[in-house]
Amino acid sequence: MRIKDTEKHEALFQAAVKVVNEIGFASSSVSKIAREAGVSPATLYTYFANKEDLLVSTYMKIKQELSKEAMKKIDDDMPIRDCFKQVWINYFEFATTHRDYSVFAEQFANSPYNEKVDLVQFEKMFEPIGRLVRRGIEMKIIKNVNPDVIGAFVFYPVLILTNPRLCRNFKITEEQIQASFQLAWDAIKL
Amino acid sequence: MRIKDTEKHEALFQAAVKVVNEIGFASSSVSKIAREAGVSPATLYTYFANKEDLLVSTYMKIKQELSKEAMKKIDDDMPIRDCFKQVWINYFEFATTHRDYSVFAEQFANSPYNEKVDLVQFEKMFEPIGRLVRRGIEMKIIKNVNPDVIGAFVFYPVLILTNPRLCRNFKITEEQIQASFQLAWDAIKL
Amino acid sequence: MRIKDTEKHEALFQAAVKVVNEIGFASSSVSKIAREAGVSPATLYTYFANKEDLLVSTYMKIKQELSKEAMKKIDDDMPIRDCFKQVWINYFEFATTHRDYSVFAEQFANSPYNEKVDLVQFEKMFEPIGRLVRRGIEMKIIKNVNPDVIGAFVFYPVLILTNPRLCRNFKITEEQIQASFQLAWDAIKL
Amino acid sequence: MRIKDTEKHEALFQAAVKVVNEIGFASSSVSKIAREAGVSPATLYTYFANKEDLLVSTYMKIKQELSKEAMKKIDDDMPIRDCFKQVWINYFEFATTHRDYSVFAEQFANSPYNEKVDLVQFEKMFEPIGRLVRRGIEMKIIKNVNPDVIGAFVFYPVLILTNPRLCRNFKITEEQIQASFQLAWDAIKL
DNA sequence: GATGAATGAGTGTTCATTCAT
DNA sequence: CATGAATGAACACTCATTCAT
Repeated sequence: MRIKDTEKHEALFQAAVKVVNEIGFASSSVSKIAREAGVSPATLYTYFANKEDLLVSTYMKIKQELSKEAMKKIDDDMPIRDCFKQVWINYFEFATTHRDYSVFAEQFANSPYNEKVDLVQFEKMFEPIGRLVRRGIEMKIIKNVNPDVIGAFVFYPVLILTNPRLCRNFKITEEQIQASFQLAWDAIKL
Repeated sequence: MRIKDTEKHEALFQAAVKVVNEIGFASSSVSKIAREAGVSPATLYTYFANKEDLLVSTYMKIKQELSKEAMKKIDDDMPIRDCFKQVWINYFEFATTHRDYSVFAEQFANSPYNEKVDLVQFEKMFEPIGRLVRRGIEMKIIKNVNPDVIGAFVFYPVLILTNPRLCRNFKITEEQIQASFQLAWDAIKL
Repeated sequence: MRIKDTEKHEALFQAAVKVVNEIGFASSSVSKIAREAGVSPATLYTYFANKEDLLVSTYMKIKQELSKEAMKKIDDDMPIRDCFKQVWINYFEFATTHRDYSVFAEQFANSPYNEKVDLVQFEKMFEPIGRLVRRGIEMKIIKNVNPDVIGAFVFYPVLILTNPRLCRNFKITEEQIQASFQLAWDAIKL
Repeated sequence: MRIKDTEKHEALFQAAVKVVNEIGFASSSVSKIAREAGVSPATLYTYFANKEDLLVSTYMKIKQELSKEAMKKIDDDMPIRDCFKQVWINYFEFATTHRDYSVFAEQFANSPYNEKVDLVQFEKMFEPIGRLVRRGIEMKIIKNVNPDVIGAFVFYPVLILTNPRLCRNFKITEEQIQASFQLAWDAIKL
């Protein structure tokens, strides 16, 4: 028997991202994604149970990668603010260098498929950031607000800033990134 | 010749919003929207050129309404901060009381249809807010950053906070709203 | 608007019967039936809710027609035996002249779709025959057995006799029909 | 070369019967049957030439078994009527204890695959019963009619009576069986 | 001998849109 | 002005079968 091809598995992930980026979530079909990956639509079904599985898996993979990247260069004995800044910069860079991932993730999150994600697994991925927030609150460095609020004012704006469709005038420069983080930090710092 | 029935026109808008809310952007079809509006699919085509026209028009109508609501209770001789707060609260309330509009708008904005909106008309709608931002900058009350950045840190977070799918733990109370605005204002104030 | 075409409705019934006869129940597909009827597969769905609806409706139509034919030339003051004979002959003739209907009905009845038929409606159609059986039992002319048993020994054999695939040597002649009815009658008469 | 695994061969027969019983002839697929048998679809093709071969072989196996069971406890010097009764009871019991075989056989017989059975082999299996019929006719104990007619009035009704889908009110009891055989015998006896 | 991967052709069904009325 | 009928094209998915290992 032929061995299951991890290259094809990966190719299908990439194809899903690419197709959704190019023609949008709503117009993306299993056959278009399969064609993009260079396999038959039927073959796709040996790697994924169905369309939902393909899309949810792709989303989880993106989030997984993001959550890993977000914690890069973080050291527990760095000051809280520096930790936040590093995470924010990591997030910003991830969103900039993987525009396609962000586009996919946003479209996915605003679709009914979003309800199919495993919340437990999801929250486990972002647990380190949650811990960081809680630490900041305990140390009276950041405001004592619901973590969802922190997310909304610190991380979500990154998605907006790095989205050229939404921020048509904003040009990404080192200076702008620094200035923008200042807003994020001012929002949450005590 | 009778004038085209504005009731049906309106019914189709409402139906589009409702259907997209209930089954998602991708599953929404012209015939389902027509059925929801109580008209034949063919009739829809006497009010809208095609599906794209229906969706884009609905989106613009929502944004139009939002931009009108956003400037409610604003007086030019109110202090800048109070203006911002009122706009922010207006926006928050609009997003809360019209969850269906927000859901539609988010799905629309994250779809390729978004590229079909008339940018000139769009920016004209939000011109008053732009003017407010510029005034705040000139008066050295808010930071001198790109208006897109202001939007990203002040207004977009509202979309997140009012979206129960994204903020599962955040419960909307008067207290929480006040606390959240504090973050928004701290982010941008000089 | 175009008016719903009863000819097409009828054509789809006939096409379903024909296709099932020619290639069998299992191989019959919606598109093949539509093609046979001379319409697009999509059009089929304006006349029937789905494949199941098409097949069940066709089956019910056949049974309806059969149940009507079965009671032809029956008069309440004919002797019981003559009534039975007439019904039996009617049934035999129906099965012979509408071989295609019988083939469809047999394949349908041996498929899982059979469970979708409305039993109430079904039993109403064959109520006159049930009444005849009960009358014969009351009058001590036929054996007092479960009506299902009467059906199994009187009417079901007709399906076998008229099926050339199952009765390869049996040739249908007036004489054979008379002789066969004798067996049916001997089975049930007291 | 190892001999082909007869266990797997047998498992595939059983799986075919089971799957057809559970989901119907039309929905039964080679891979589902293979999965049920615990082998790969590819393996199935080392035991059977193709789907048709699998189904036809399974059918023949069932008929083979039935024809063997039918002649159990038969002795050439038993009276004709007792022979018939024993065969009939055997058949009845086979159909009752192997409902799954009967369901498979009925669906198969009403499908186009039925035309693929080897008629010579088939008739050889049921030759003993044919001989019994001919003997009864010669001895002027049963009516001189086409053997197909005997089959239609004596044996096929068993399939009906033992099919709970067709005989919803008939409950199988020793008494009912005896009464039913009476009908069968009355039908054919001179 | 045994297997899961692979696929072209097909499944039932819905789509956006047009057409005749 | 309004409509349901009509459809080619597409949808997600499964099929029987073959192939490389």
